[in-house]
Amino acid sequence: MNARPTIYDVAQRAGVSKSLVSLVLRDAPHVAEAKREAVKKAIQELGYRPSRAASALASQSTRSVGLLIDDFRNPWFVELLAGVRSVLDPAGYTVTVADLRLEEASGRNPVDGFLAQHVDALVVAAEAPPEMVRDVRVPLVIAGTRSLTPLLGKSLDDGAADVVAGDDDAGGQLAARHLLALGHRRIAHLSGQGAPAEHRRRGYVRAMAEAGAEPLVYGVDGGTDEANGFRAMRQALDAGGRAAGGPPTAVFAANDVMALGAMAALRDAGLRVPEDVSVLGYDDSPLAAYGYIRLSTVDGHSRRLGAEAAQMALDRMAAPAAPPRRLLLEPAVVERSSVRETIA
Amino acid sequence: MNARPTIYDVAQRAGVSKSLVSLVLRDAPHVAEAKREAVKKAIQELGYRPSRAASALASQSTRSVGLLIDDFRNPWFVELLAGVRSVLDPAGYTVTVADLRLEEASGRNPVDGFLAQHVDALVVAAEAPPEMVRDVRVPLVIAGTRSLTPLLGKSLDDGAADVVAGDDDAGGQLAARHLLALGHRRIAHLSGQGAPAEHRRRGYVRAMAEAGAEPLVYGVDGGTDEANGFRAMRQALDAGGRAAGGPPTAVFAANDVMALGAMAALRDAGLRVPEDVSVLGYDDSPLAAYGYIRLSTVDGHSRRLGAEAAQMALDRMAAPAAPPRRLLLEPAVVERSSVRETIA
DNA sequence: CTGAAAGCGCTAACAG
DNA sequence: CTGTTAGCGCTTTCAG
Repeated sequence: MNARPTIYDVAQRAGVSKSLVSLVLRDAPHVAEAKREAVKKAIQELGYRPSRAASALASQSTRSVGLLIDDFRNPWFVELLAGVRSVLDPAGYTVTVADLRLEEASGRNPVDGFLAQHVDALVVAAEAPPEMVRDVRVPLVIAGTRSLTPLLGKSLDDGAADVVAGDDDAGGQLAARHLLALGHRRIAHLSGQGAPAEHRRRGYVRAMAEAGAEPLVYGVDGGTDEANGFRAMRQALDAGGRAAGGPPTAVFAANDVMALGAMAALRDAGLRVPEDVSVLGYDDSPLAAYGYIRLSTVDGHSRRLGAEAAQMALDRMAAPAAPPRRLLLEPAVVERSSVRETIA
Repeated sequence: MNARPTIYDVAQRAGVSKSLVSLVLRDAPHVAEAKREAVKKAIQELGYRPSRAASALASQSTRSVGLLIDDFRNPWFVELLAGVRSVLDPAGYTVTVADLRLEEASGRNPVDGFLAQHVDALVVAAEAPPEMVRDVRVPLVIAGTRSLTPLLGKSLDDGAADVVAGDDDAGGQLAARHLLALGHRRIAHLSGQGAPAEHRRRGYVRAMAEAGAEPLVYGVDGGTDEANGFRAMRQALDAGGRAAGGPPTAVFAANDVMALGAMAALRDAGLRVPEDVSVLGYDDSPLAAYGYIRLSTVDGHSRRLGAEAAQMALDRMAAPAAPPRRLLLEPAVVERSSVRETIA
């Protein structure tokens, strides 16, 4: 017998019917102990593994949810995923992860992939093109970005998606105010493309304006990656050198990897962090916590974000018609060693 | 019509038979252009997506392979995955990834999960317990670690697994010789648990012995993480302070994150890299390439590793009875800024 | 509590 | 080239 064993094989070997095997698999309540044991033994001996394909087909449910993230290279997703699993695992759901960047690179549509796989719900934690998530016929929750919200409101027929996101506007303000409170006035902001960066930038600009300080934004048209962090920092330095005020005494970067790029540029310029220039990141990614880096940063609570998103998915599966929910998480600054008071 | 559309719906709408729809889906050669268009149009209008579950069940194949990695937090896997996909995507295969650490944490067996999902092949790039991969009845390739090899030889009935790994022994030797050639003699090695670290350690010890230098190994009983890199570096420093020779002039860490921990310890001790102490990592992970870090490291060619592993999987699916293959990749050192000649 | 029977959506021979 | 016919392995009524 070389082929994969089926319930039939198990049933036969255990001397029971096929349905009984099905029952002990989903450990149903009223099954005679003896038979249950016999079935388990047969499963063991045969190396039987139930076929998900068959069960999905028969039950019209896979008890799985798809999680779409932006980019495996940005460790931000790790905590998000941990949060998602912390609520989905106990509920008996499986989660499968796909990386938008990678899927697009190979010309595929990850949402189609998930749907073909019969996921019972979808959590999108990436900036997916709206048409990609339009018309999915399973519960959809958008995690971590607010940009899709308005677009979705119109296009989803059967109720808009649930949304949980970090309040990036508030985070940007928080960051600027934090630096301002420490006495900094020449605070540069390193930004980039994409909705989260945009919100953070807006928050920063508002807080600077309120304090009567001049907003100094660089790198807006680049990526939110290390290279652009480096470039934008160099620009800030060059601009500061020519300007009356001198170089910035503090820098707020749109995320941690940009901050890391900025730190490299500062070191190359012979400037010390935080003695000469304070650097504040965003995301509280694992990067920021390394002892060699010790980056002060704004925590968007990605783990909690994941957990809330998962809970929303669960709730919606239970009550598809409930009104859509929106939740904004309040960011907080995490002090490490890259920020200090201005010495002026 | 709220339910998910099926081929029947598509066929009806396009005015053709179900089998014709099936044919255009797998774009078969001899189909009338008009009908093909009609079918495509119907698919579009209905938002039809083929059911993987049904097709898996009917065809006994999913055209998917499972990739088991160690830990999403270690960015090592990113390039590995890119390599895997670079050969599997064009071949029309889908790859699904699972993280061993996470699965074990929630008490699941990822291999069972993959098998239940009907993957057509399995690539294991993690130190999975041998019993976990015993008795999988699909093509199996072990990527990146040699430790499972001897165990598997015995336990797999239908031919052992294919294996492709970095030659960690050679890498350890290479690292030590590289530092030796730069004039270093007091070269500490920061190690940890697990097979790769063990091989790297062995290579290091051999090269040191051959050069008549004393092996200085620390951290063997800890993890291969940043914290242990930090701790082991501290121990090396303390030992060097008491010893006749003084502290090491160079450090070789079992991987990049340990090296990063070491760099933190060195800075805390007031030592500069590379002026006072050279630091060499292993893996050439994305971490090492950051401008702020610029870690010299040993490249295990993870992308190529992934590509080779995927090719082996493909080959074995095509020829299940072919003799098992083993491939060892030769590591190379990547020079960045954390290593220099000794000044002695 | 247990067994029989009917499909879930699709593929894979075939015969038209 | 097209339509028919069986299942794939499992869940789920529904009678015993």
